[in-house]
Amino acid sequence: MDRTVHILMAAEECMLEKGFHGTSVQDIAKRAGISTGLIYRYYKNKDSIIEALVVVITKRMMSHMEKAIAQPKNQTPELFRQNKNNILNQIQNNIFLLMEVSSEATRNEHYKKIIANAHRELQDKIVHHEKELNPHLDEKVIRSRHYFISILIDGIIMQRSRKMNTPNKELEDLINQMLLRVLVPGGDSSVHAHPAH
Amino acid sequence: MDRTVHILMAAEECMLEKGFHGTSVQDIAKRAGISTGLIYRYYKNKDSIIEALVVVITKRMMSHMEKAIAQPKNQTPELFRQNKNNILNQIQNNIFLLMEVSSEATRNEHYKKIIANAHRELQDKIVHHEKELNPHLDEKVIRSRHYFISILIDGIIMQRSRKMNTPNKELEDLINQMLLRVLVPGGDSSVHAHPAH
Amino acid sequence: MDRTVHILMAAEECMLEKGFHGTSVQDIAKRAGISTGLIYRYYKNKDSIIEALVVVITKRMMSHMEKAIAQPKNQTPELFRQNKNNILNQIQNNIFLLMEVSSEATRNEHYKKIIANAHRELQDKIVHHEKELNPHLDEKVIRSRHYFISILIDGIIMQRSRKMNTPNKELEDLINQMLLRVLVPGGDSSVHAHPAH
Amino acid sequence: MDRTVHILMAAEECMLEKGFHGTSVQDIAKRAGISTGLIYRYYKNKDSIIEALVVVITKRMMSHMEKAIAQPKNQTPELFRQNKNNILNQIQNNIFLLMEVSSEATRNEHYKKIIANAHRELQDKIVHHEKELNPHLDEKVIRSRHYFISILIDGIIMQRSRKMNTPNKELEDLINQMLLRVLVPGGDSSVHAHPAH
DNA sequence: CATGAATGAGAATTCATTCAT
DNA sequence: GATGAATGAATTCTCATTCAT
Repeated sequence: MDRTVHILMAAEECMLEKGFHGTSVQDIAKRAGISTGLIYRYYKNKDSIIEALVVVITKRMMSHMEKAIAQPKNQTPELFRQNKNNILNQIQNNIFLLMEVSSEATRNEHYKKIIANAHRELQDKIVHHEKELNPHLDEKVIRSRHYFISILIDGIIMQRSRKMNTPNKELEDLINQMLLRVLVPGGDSSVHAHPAH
Repeated sequence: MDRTVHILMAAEECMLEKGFHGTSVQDIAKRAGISTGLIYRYYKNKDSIIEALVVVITKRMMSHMEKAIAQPKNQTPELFRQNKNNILNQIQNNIFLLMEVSSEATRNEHYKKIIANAHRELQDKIVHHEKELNPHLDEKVIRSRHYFISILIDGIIMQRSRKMNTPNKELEDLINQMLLRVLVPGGDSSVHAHPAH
Repeated sequence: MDRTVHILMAAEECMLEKGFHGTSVQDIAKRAGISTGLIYRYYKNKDSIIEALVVVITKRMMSHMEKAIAQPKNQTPELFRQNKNNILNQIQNNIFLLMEVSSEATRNEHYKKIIANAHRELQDKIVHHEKELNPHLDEKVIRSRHYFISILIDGIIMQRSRKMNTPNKELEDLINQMLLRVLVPGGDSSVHAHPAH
Repeated sequence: MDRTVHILMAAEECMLEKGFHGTSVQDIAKRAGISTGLIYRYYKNKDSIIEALVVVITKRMMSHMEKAIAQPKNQTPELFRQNKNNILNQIQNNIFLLMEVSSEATRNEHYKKIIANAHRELQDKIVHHEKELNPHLDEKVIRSRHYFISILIDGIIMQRSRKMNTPNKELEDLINQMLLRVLVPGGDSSVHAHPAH
C-alpha cells in the first residue's frame, strides 16, 4: 500500500485512542511498523500528518453525509433512524475524530479552510441534486434546508461525542418530523396530518 | 480579587488562544502576573485548573441557555435572531472553549460527567417550567423537545466555531419555525398557516 | 518548651518517616505547628537543622550504649539479650536515623567529626571506668575491646535497619560468648588454650 | 561498551560523590557524556537506575565477601588483615555506596528485598561449603556463625564509612581470634571448656 | 531508502528561602 | 516576633526532529 496512506492510517488509529496531542510521532511509527525517521520522508513534520488527517476525516465525513442525506422520496434520512446499524453508529469513530478536528480548527485557520471547503463542496452537490428534483424551488431555500440539516448533524455529533446519549422514540419522531418538513417537498402537510402526539 | 478566580481567568484567556494542550502552566502564570510556583498553591496541578475551567464554562453556558430559551409566549428564542447582539455573539468565546472541552470530554470520563450533570440540571429546570405552562403535555415529549433544542444549539456552536455559517434570512426563518413548533404550545398549527416558502 | 528543641523534635519525626531528603521544611513546620518562616528564626537553613539532628541522635545513641555496656560483672550486655524489651528494640527508631546520619556522614566531613567526637568521648569514659575496675589491664587492650563491641553494635544496627532480622538462640549465644570473652576479666583464658598462631 | 553499563558506571561515580539524592539525572548524563534524554532509552526512570545500582553493588559486595571468607583451613580471612591491599581497602568505594544503599533500604522495601536475597544466597553458598568440610556440624550453628561474621563485616563497613577506625595490632588480634574461633573447626571446643559461668 | 539512537528544548512540579504584613 | 504567600531555580521526564550508519 502507499506509504503515505499507511502512515496516515496508523496516525488515525493512534489519535482515535489518545487524541491529537496525546499521540507521539513514535507512537505512529510503532503502529505503522516502520522507523521513526521514515515518517519524515513522507511527511514534513507532525503537523502535516494532522493536516492530512483533517482532510481525510473531513472528506470521509462529507461522503458519509452525502449518502445519508440522499434518500428516496418521502423518507427521512437513515441518519436519524433508531437502529444499531444506522450511519451514525457506523461512523462513530469518525465522529470522535471530527470533534478533535473541529476543536483544532477553532485555532487553526488552515484547518478551518479545509473543512469549510469540504462543506461547501458537499452543499453544492446536494443543492444541485435537489434543484434537479424540484426545479421550482428557490436555491436559497434549498441551501437553507441543507444548512439546517448540517446543523442538526453537527449537533448530534457533539452530543454523541460528549454524552453518548441514547436517544428515545420521542426524540427520533421529533427529528424525523423536522427533517421531513425540510427535505420532502410538500412535507409539511404530512406534519399537520400527524400532530406531535 | 480571589487568586483562584484570577488564575482561572488567566487560564481561560490562554486556552482560548492556544487550546488546552498548547497552554503551559508557565503561560498561565505569566498571564496572571504571578510566579509559576504560586499556581500550585491554588491548584493541585494543571489538570485541576482545566477541570475548574470545564465546570465554569459548562455552568456559564447552561446559564446562558436558560436565559435564551426562557422566552415570552409565542416568541422564538433570542438565540437565533439575526443581530449583532444576540446571545451567541455574546458568548462567542465560551463557545470556542466549549468545543475544546467537548473534544476533551471525548476521552476524559470526568469531564463527560461534569457536562452531563450540567445538562441534566438545565433540562430538569426547563422541563419543570414547561410543565407548569402546559400541564397536559407528556414529560417525555417536553424532554425530547428540549433535547432537540440542545442539538440545534450544539450544531450551531459547532458551525460557529468553524466560522462556517453565513447566516441568511431563510435559515433564520427556518430555524425559528422549528423552534416555535417545538417550544410554543400549539405552535405547529401556526406553522401550517404560514408555510416556509 | 524551647522552640529550638520543639522544631528539632518535629524534624526528627518527619525524617524518621521520610528520611532527610524526603522531608521538606514545610513538613517540619507543619508538624511543629508553626509557620514556615519561623523555622528560619531558629535555624539558619535546612542543613543546620539536619546538623543539629545529627548531634542529638549521635549523643543519644552514645548515651544508650553507655548504659547498655555498663553491666554488672560477669554479665553480657543487655544489648544482645533476646527479649522484647532489650535496648536495641527500645532504640529502634534511633537506629533508623543513625543509618541516615551515617550515610550522610559518608560525604560530609562535618557530620563525620561530630560522630567521631562522640565516639571518642564515649570510649574515653568507658576505658576510664574499666581501668578503675581492672587496673592491671593495658589501656590498649581495653580500647581494642571496646572497639570490638562498637563494631558489633554497628554491625547489628546495619543488619537491623536493613533486614530487621529476627536473630535466633544460636546467634545470641555466639555473640554473648564473644562478648563475655572480651568484656569479662579472665574471659580470654579460653583463647589461650587454643592459640591461633 | 554497553550503554546500560556505561550509564550505570557514570551513575555510580556521581552517587559516590554526591549520594543518591544529590545526584541528578543530568549529572549522570553529563558524566556519561551523553544527552539527558538518552538515559531514558536505557532506563525507565531515575529510580530504575538506582535499583540497577543497588543490585550491582550488592552482588559485587557479596562476591567480595565470598572470596574473603573462603579461606584455607586454619587461616583467618584476608578481610581483617592489616595491610594496604586487604580486601576492604580494595572495595572502599563499594562500602560507601553500600552505606547509601542500606540507608535507602530502610525506607524502600524493594531495595530491602534485593539485599536480603543476596545475603541469603551468599549464606546458603557458605553454609553448603562449611557443611561439606564439617558434616557433623549442626546447620543452625553454621548459619549463626556466618551471621556473626556478617555482623562483624557490616560493623567494620560502618566504622570505615565514618573513617573512625584507627586500627591497631590489638584490635586485629582480637578480631582474628574471634574469627578463628567461629570459623575454624574445633575452634569452639575452647568455648565449651569454659562455659559462660 | 531505512533505521533508530541521539539530541535538547520544553513541560509539569517541588521546595528552600525570603519578605511584606 | 510570627505568618504564610510568593518566588524561581532545579528536577524529572517527554518528544519532535535529525543524522550517522
